[in-house]
Amino acid sequence: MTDVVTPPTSPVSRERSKEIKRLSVISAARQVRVLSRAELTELTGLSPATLTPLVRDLIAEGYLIERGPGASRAGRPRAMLEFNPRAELVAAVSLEPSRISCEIADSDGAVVAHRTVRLTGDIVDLICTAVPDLAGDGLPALRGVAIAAPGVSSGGAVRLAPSVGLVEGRPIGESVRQRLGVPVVVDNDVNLMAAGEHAAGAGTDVADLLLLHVADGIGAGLVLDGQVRRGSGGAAGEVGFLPLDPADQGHDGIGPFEARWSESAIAEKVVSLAPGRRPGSPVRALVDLAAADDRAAAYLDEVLAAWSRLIVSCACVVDPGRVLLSGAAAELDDTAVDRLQALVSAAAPSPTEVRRAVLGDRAVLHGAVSYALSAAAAGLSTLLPAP
Amino acid sequence: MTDVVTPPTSPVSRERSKEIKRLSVISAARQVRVLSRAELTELTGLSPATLTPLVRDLIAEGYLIERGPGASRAGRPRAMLEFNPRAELVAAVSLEPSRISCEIADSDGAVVAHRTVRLTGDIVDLICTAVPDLAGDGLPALRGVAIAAPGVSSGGAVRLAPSVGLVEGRPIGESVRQRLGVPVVVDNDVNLMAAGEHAAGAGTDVADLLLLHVADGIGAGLVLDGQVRRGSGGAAGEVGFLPLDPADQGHDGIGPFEARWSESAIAEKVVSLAPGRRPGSPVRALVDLAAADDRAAAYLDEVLAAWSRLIVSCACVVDPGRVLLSGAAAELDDTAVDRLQALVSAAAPSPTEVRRAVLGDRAVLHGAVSYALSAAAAGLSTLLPAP
DNA sequence: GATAATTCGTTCGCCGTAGGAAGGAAGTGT
DNA sequence: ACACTTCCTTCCTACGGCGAACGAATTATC
Repeated sequence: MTDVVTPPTSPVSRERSKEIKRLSVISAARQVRVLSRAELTELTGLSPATLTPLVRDLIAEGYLIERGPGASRAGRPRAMLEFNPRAELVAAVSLEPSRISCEIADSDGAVVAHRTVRLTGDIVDLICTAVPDLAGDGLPALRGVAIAAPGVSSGGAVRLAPSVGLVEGRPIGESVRQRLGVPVVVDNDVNLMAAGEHAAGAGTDVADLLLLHVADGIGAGLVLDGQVRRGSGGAAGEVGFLPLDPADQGHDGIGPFEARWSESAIAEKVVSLAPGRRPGSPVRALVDLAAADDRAAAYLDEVLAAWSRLIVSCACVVDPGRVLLSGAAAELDDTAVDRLQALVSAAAPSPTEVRRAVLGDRAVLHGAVSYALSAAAAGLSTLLPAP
Repeated sequence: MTDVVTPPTSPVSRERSKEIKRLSVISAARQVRVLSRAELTELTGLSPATLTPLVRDLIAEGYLIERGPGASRAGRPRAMLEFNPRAELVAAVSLEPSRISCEIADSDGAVVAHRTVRLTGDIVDLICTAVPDLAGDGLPALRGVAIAAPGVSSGGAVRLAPSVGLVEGRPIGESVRQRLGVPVVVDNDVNLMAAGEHAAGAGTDVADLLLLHVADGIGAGLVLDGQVRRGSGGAAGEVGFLPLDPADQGHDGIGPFEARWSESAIAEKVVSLAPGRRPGSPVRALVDLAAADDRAAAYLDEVLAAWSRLIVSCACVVDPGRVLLSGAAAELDDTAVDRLQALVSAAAPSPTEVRRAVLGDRAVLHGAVSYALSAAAAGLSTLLPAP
């Protein structure tokens, strides 16, 4: 947010307020899906007289579709308007080690088109050709692009915030924004997952949540007051570095906690408990194993205890109220989650609910949708004077 | 924030936009203190024509005071306007075990009047008579009341968020608001300190910070993106409960970490190192002692190591970028702070600056001022459509 | 020292928008 | 069929933002 020259535009210029009204209506419609003009006056507070031309415009632009008359107890039936999710498209680009996957989704998070491209040449070029190509006719409806950089879960080169920042700072994000002309957000995938679960998953009913993603590393995405919080250096959620046990040691960009309790660390142990090929889902394998094997059960207890201390730590610092288990942690079965919950409740200073994330792979996509849609509205936040 | 019936007022009604402009100007003036109308056009983006009547109003209301002409290189000299801090007063009420202290401050945080009252009868009555009484003529300028409930630092009955919530929920805050007719914020004192340091202390230049307050308990106040974050249950910053060492055990509402590393725990140890009366400032005493006594030096090392792990834990979860030492932790001398900084830098996943808080006792007051002033502007946040 | 140049602030007036009021539209109840 | 209710639209007015012209107060220049 390098305040370049801060174009000193009036806080309440005409276009501004018009834009605000538009967004009020659109966001109300997006939530309610099918509604009448009368409901819009209630929801937005705008007068019917103001709404008439506004709605007309929105219908013309395809945001709203006029449907037949709705039910009415008495009087003229309300002419129903349906929100058209296809009116707003977003692109979600996921950077992976050797390829990028690119999806176009409507504002429901329904995938309209997707493609995977091998990583050759310039990333920016790749994105800037793939996205318009995929969007096709829908390109004018594109509202934003969200780029998920491999964060914690990669375990590879691009790992800590500073290096993600390298991608985030100007190079990719700003270049793509300039070439496509829409807002672009670059963030690590765990943050996007957290945003996704908040927008469309297991966190729609709360304003705060923490998504704990266990993979080769361990990372968390933090939503506070409805917004993803990245911290000052973008390193919020680097919970793999928590110093929860003096005995544990991290190394080479691997935090002390995740060195011992990440999916890969667990996988090794599972192999030693049940020799054979490294299982694809070591945590699930461990849960299964624990049913019959005492040593596995004991180790599972250890894992749960460790994870619970991690969760409690987060609860102490930010009190998210709800913790979502993602990645390998989502492989726990109900009883294991219950036990984890019990451990957390016993030690956390405030009620903290532990449950599994529900979106799985689609979390990043939904997060991207949510980012891109709110990025469109973000221009407005300039409106409020700084306290 | 019980959304009562959501008064469906238009997002961009005329009065609203007028109010926004007013606040834009006021907030610009508050920051710059002395400025001309020309500077206001630059800062707010409003046209000179719009400003003329607005400034006239503000002068009439006492927000701005016309001063003589300012310097000018060429052309007509700018007529300077000075922001009048007395135009906005706030009350800061601090609840203590057996009394309440009440201060009226202007928006600079300068105390205009103060009084301490023994806690007799109904708290709400007490506050609602003391505040108007203290404010006197200035009552119409009262913009808000901030009530600091003894949080972590009390070590007594009112300790965890739920119990503070008891005070916070309806009883006190809402009653006072209704009787005085101004916004009221109730929060624990550590949060207020964090807000104060952010607004007027060692954190004015950053958007994120964590204030670590060591007293009988250990608590933290968290500012992220310029706002105090309380978490879902108001228990954010309960870092005394961090499970950083399996050996430590909490009890009776005392967290495991603070049981061992709080000011009172340190005081005991200091007494055992240098028999005598319990020192008033045990940490300072320890620092002094460590200069000459090897055992004290070793123990100081332990304390610093423990605190550093606490700070690192916070850095992992929220990455505040800056940590302010408050309460007993602010008694460390420069070399001790430097060593703490080194320990933190070695283990934190992102750069984290450790320094002492600067406001001391006045932090709560400044926090109250900042709360009350932003509460006045808070009505505006309704303006933006939810994403 | 007069005149030009420059910068500030204000007044005027146009335009666009918000929203009140009234009226038409399209149903339900009696 | 008639009143009644509710919804939506059109007309109209009032008001606020801001462009433009103007007056004010100083410095630079000849």
